[in-house]
Amino acid sequence: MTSEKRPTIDDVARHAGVSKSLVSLVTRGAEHVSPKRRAAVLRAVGELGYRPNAMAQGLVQKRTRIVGVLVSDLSNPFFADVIAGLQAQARVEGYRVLLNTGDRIAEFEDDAVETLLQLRVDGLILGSPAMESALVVRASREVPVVVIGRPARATSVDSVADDDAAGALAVVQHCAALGHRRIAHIDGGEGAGATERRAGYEAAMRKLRLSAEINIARGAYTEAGGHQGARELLDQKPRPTAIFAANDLAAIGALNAIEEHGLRVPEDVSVVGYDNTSLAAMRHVSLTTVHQPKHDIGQMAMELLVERMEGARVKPRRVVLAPTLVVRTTTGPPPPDREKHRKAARVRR
Amino acid sequence: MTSEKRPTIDDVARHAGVSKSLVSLVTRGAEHVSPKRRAAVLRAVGELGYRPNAMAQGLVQKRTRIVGVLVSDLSNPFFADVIAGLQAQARVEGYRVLLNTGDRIAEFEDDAVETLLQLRVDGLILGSPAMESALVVRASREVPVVVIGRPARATSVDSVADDDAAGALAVVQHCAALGHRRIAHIDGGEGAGATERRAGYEAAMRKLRLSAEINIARGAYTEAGGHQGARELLDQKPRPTAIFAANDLAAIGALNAIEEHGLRVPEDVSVVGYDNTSLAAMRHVSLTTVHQPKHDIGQMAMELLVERMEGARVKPRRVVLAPTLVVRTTTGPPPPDREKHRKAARVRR
DNA sequence: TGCTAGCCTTGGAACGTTCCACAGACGGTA
DNA sequence: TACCGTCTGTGGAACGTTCCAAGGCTAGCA
Repeated sequence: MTSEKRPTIDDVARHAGVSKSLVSLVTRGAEHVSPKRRAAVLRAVGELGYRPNAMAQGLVQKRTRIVGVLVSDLSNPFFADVIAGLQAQARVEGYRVLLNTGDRIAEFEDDAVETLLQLRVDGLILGSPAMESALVVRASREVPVVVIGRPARATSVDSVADDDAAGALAVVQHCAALGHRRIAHIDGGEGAGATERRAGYEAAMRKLRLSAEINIARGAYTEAGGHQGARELLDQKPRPTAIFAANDLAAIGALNAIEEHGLRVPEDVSVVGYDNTSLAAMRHVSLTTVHQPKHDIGQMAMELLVERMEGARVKPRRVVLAPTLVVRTTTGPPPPDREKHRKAARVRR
Repeated sequence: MTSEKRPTIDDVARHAGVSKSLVSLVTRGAEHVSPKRRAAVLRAVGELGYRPNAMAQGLVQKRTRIVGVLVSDLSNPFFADVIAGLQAQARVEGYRVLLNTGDRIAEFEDDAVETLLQLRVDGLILGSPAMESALVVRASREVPVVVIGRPARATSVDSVADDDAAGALAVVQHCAALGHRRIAHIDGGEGAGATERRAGYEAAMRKLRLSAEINIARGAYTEAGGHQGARELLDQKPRPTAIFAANDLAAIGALNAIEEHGLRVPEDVSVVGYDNTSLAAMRHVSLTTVHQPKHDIGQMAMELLVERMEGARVKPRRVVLAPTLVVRTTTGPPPPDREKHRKAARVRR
């Protein structure tokens, strides 16, 4: 193992007998270089194992062709798909992607974004960030920013999200059509877009004249959050006959809680998730959920970002994608109504 | 929105009425700076929104305190846990982590590593890379490299992996103890460590005097890979009574294939995975699998890397962690033996 | 008063690129 | 011959930091 210093462009130039400017030209694939010298440079590059220093390049070019991507939760397969979409589009556009995560902890996310900004990425994509929106705005003063899955108030930020209100309405309508009335919601807590899904649920319930049945348990976009929310709901009397969780992960947590309670899905309780992740599609889960075009979301986010980075657009854009309900086997008609029993019980008290 | 250029250390110096050297000292938290000037600098930093340029820093310091991490597959929850471990340790040690993925495609992984190297990360962690091992070695000439989940031949590379042979043996023994003899394996194809798990399976079968029953279907570390491998196995006559998949994702694919075949788990076929990911733990999956200490693996990889990066160690280290079998509900006794029927069928032909 | 030893602070040289203006060679044209 | 344009190639100034050597100041001491 040779332990010399890493070769620089000067070493290559000397080795090939040309100026460093010419080496620079060749490595960047410029035309108007004589075949002879081009070959000499390329040979020197190979022999020395030269690799351009991206930091030095970035310093003088004032751009890196790197896009920083922050996702709130790597264990949510939702993001794996979004990232695949991002990456595919980045490759098309000639950008490189650098990922980072904050484990759903706002403070870590701040650090991650700070790291990316210090590296002078050309743009930033934030996937359902938990961080404060003031910080998002601050970041957007440095570089173009696209937020996924959470509406951006600021005019300096683009966003891509599905229509949470429409998704929630579809869920509630589906349950209502099956005969459910006590349709409860486990929300996403502080998570990105949780407010919108909760509001969508409430609006849908009102629309279907079920205002009196609005019932929200606090949860999180995690299995644990859904589990806890469901336990809270299942202890109620009468208990809800349908549970709409803020995302698939939470829905799975709810599924577990229901089973622990000795209840069956969907005979006793119906469950609906959100995102249509690979988890929901698993046969043994087979979760009714709301589909989002995850790959497209990633791709769209990257497209928006590129437009901004290359100055092709200044006006903010909010892309809203239409969600669709995917009915699987965790929803069904509610159990026979025990309304009377409940009333009787109440009187007895 | 102000559209001035980003402030540099010179701007801060001017604004605070000090030299840029002093600003540098303050931002890096040096001692021996008078409180008065420190305050002035800090105020200027805040007012201008100064953010040090990591590229310029890296250029002169010849180090970045950034660790590049490549994972082969973001949709495998295995890596989410490993990454969490990595990150936690990195925070302790004062390093930052930058993630990248190659979607299990060797060529994309090469690009990702190249990007990281051009950025001059201080070290590299490769999570189950699909790339050629010659390229891993080449990378290791530039910076310290730790490989996860795949044995590293080169002396310049550290590695962290579980003992695949021991894991495979535990699986085969478990199945055999339940009475299985036709224990088949769906391998991980070209994936990292697939060869070792396959070899481990074969060795275990031989050890249990089941050499004649060795039966390997080609798969991949994905749901699709497991699905396909299982279909191949289920079409055999007699079909295996137990299937050991190379990882949990593949096991889930197998589970689906079995169900599509109209067979029950574990009554007709037992299934075992590997990794004990969150997927396996889900109640509705409840997969018997081999546990790996994922968080510890990540942490250990980062520790090894830090040792190397800081020159505390030169000798290569191969850390091997002991896997443990987690028995859940996808394994059980084999169905009543139909050996005779099979023989009869054969004669009839 | 003069000297010394800290403490603070500073200017300028790196770091490895790209960019820019310019220079040399060559061929064609008047 | 003189001039021009085109094609290649070059030197040196950026880019924004840190590092290093050295300088100024203050206090303590003889």
